[in-house]
Amino acid sequence: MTVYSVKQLLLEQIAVGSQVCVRGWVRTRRDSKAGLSFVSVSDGSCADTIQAVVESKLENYETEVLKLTKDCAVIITGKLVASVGGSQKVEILTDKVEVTGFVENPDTYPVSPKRHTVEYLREHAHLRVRTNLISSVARVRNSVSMVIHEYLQQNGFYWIHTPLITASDAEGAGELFKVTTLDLNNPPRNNKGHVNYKDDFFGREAFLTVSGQLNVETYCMGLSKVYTFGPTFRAENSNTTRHLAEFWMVEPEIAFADLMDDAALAQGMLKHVFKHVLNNNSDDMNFFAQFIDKTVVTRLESMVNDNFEMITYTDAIKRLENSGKKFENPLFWGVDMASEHERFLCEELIGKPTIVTNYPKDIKAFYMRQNDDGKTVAAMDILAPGVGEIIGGSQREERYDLLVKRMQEMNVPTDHLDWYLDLRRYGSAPHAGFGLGLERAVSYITGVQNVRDIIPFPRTPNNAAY
RNA sequence: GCCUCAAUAGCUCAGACGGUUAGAGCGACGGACUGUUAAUCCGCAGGUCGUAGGUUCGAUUCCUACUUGAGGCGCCA
Repeated sequence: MTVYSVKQLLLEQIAVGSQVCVRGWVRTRRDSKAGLSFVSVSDGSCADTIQAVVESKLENYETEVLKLTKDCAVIITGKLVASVGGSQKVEILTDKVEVTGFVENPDTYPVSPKRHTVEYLREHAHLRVRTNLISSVARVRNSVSMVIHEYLQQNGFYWIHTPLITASDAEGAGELFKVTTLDLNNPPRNNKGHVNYKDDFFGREAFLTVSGQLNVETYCMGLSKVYTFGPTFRAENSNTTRHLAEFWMVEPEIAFADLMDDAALAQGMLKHVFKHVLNNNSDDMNFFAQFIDKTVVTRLESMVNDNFEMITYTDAIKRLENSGKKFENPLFWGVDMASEHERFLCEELIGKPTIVTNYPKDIKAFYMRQNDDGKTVAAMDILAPGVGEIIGGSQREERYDLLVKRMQEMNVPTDHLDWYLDLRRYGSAPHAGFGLGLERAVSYITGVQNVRDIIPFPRTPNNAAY
């Protein structure tokens, strides 16, 4: 007996009349006193279920089939037939139903066949993938991840596995989680009474990485086109719909490239991702359009066909000032735009993803390339309507003297970053890159507004239960 | 970290100016009906009203603290 996925069966590539087997979890059961039950089974291979028609003559009909409730695990064997009624094209005329696991106490089973709030599902994170919403998110997240790899690989990029543990604590991207094997109740101390990290595992203070960028720049200066794709950690007490303590980030880095090359790569990659999801996850996207946000599909379609808006920081400030809109936060050249500014700019004034370039140097990181005006750096942020910043990138400062000077101005200690400076001493080349927040991108694509519902097991302040 | 809001049945919510037996929808369960598919109809069960104090003759309702959750802001991806 050949086992098929629900997706294979529904694609109509299996001949009607074939004996088939499908394994999955019951979504709904409907009984007919005409002597049969309809059992819809999902196996996660697609958004749809396959309907098994179970006749009362089966020996375990009374004892088991009539007791099936949502998420009982079953193995169904039978004949694939054209559907007599209803919306589906094919169904299984069942010969055998094997129940591998019933659901204890269906009344209190957390995932009942009704609509649940995302907040409630989040508190049952180990079971929430059995809902239409979270399983569709999981499939889209997978698609996005794989197509990012595909796009970069096809364009000659190498995937570089940068370390998750780092000693560089000065990347300027936020608070770090400390990694230690010391006994926190009784740490070794030096003669000043401070904790002596020389006795720690790495012989120095170590942290979980906040970005693979600095490391991947080294491989960029030899492999030309590289990227990181992995988890990243920020120990910030951030409580928003778009922050996680552990999240996934894609960070391409390209050599002999400037900010415009960087922006073009980012845009090309995002558009490719959007197109792929529209083509390959149409069922999932239709589900989001129906239950989450009516505009998700049309929004992505227009994104694929239309270029992003590009605007300099200076022009963005001017447009915001001239808009006549009153803002809570101060607005003048030199401020780090508040989210209300970014939102108004890309949602109201422009109405599509917006690439803002050339920010004032004082609000950006030390490694960004200084522009000739002496005031700005070659940075870019890509703002998505509804989500905000999904990409942050820049051309890197490749000139040794200017980089050292900038680090001194910004009080960035150089002692753990000699290796980074070496890149500017030995065959330095202009280069640029960006970081794409995977959860934010998937949030934008699906319309699911909280990144805690995009990652299977979200880590946020006070939450690592699963 | 700051600000705001919320917590009542398995879930989503309503409610009481403080006063006998706290309601609905969905889900679960039982039944009727039906090639059904968010089925429909009827019925039944299910609640220490988040926790701890306080005010009061009386608190689920008012007050305080705490806990948990959510949203906004900041940090950023």
